[in-house]
Amino acid sequence: MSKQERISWQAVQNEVRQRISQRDWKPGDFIPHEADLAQELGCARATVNRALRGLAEAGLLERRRRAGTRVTLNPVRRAEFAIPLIRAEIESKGQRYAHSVCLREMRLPPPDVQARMQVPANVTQLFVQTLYLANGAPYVFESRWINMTAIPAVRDEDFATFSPNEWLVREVAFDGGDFTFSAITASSDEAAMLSCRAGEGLFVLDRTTRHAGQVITSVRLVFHPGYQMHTRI
Amino acid sequence: MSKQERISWQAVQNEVRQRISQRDWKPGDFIPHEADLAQELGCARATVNRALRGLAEAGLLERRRRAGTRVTLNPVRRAEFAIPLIRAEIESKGQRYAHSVCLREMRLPPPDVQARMQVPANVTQLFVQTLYLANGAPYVFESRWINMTAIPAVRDEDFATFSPNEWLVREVAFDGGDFTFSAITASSDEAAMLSCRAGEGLFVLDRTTRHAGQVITSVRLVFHPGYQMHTRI
DNA sequence: AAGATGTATATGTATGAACATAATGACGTG
DNA sequence: CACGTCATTATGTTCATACATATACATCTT
Repeated sequence: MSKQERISWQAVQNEVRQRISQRDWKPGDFIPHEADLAQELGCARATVNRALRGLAEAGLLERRRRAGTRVTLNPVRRAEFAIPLIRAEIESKGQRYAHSVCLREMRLPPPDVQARMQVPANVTQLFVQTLYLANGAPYVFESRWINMTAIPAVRDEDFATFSPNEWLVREVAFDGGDFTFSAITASSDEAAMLSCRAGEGLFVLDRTTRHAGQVITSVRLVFHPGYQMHTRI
Repeated sequence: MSKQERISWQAVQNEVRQRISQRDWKPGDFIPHEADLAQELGCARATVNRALRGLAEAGLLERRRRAGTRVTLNPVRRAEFAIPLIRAEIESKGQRYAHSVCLREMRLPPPDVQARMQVPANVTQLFVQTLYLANGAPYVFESRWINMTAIPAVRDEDFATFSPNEWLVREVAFDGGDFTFSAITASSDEAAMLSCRAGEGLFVLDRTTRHAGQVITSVRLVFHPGYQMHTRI
């Protein structure tokens, strides 16, 4: 008697991945029930469940009670990317980090920002513009609105040691956000800030951050020319 | 005796989320062991494990054997975005989809593409340029290299009914890819294709798709001015 | 003091059993 | 035929138990 090999849920996942990849099970097909698979592969149903649940989370399978499990017809590929601190992003490239606050004042937000932040129309909010530098060269220019009602402690902060980005991450918990990626054509102001020519294409990230139902901050990051955001699946 | 309430793993997750959110457990803190939590909350350790595993996957907790579980110090926020078919993306906005193949020929890839695709230097590959239209207006311009060695069947395909994007998704399985997002300044060629002015900032997605260790295709998508990519967490 | 070895411990995984839940499909009623 | 009812069934969850595995920490060796 050879020693009984224990089947791990990862092994089950690989087996299922292979069968899908080799088109044994084609997109749209129902695959065998958990109980059948468990018996075939020689493991408990819970193990099969663990494996299939993971594949469903990854979007490769679709599962419905009573109906069964089928291979996703048009797998919507999902990519995931990390949103690091700007400091961490710069330092991870081995470059020297610095930031300087260009502007910090109370100001009435324009209507689009009011809407995004869900704040009343006649209340001023904190507006901060910051330039982040890598090895002394402009890296990204940040224009940020901060909800003073939600974060009163920010009133006494000058962001000299900690940038707005870093300060908020450290001080304020958040649980959700919207992200919009786009490209803009550099205006002369933006070109001046980033030391590039007006008219260059620049990568832009707009982000709105929430906590407990409130909008904490709304920020636009305009990156230096040639900036790339990378991810893989 | 009141009926015993069963504790679900979601309930455990919510409890833990709250304690983190309310800073009962601060970033960097160790949280109680699974066994202790299970006893405190009145459920099995497996249930706590299920809950904490999920939070660790979400990046909120860090777990290490023997060491224990701690609240992530600088939670790297991860956003996930879907990568739909171009047809689906256009039609989901209620617009009319169309595409037209501008160029289709065998060609020797430039060195950077050779490197990305991991193909020999002296072998020609299929090069296809396609314009995708929404309600008749240019939506995105695609320049694609297809690995003929990996996908010989593509030799007889003219991409009239199915665009390269759609054809490949339908015909070829894939299991990985690299994504690079950036912004470019429109050249006069690109401006002509997308009916915009030269010099406008354009959003660009470069993607390389793999299957079974081989690179299937490498593609650059140049989007129309004003295009936005959205996601939320 | 530096390095090798051993042990305790927290998380990770596997299992069988039981029950929960959703949803399909069959059946019966108006 | 339209519609509500109900049994069936596949996935979803909980539990107790057992064992696996990584690793922090103590202890022993040189």
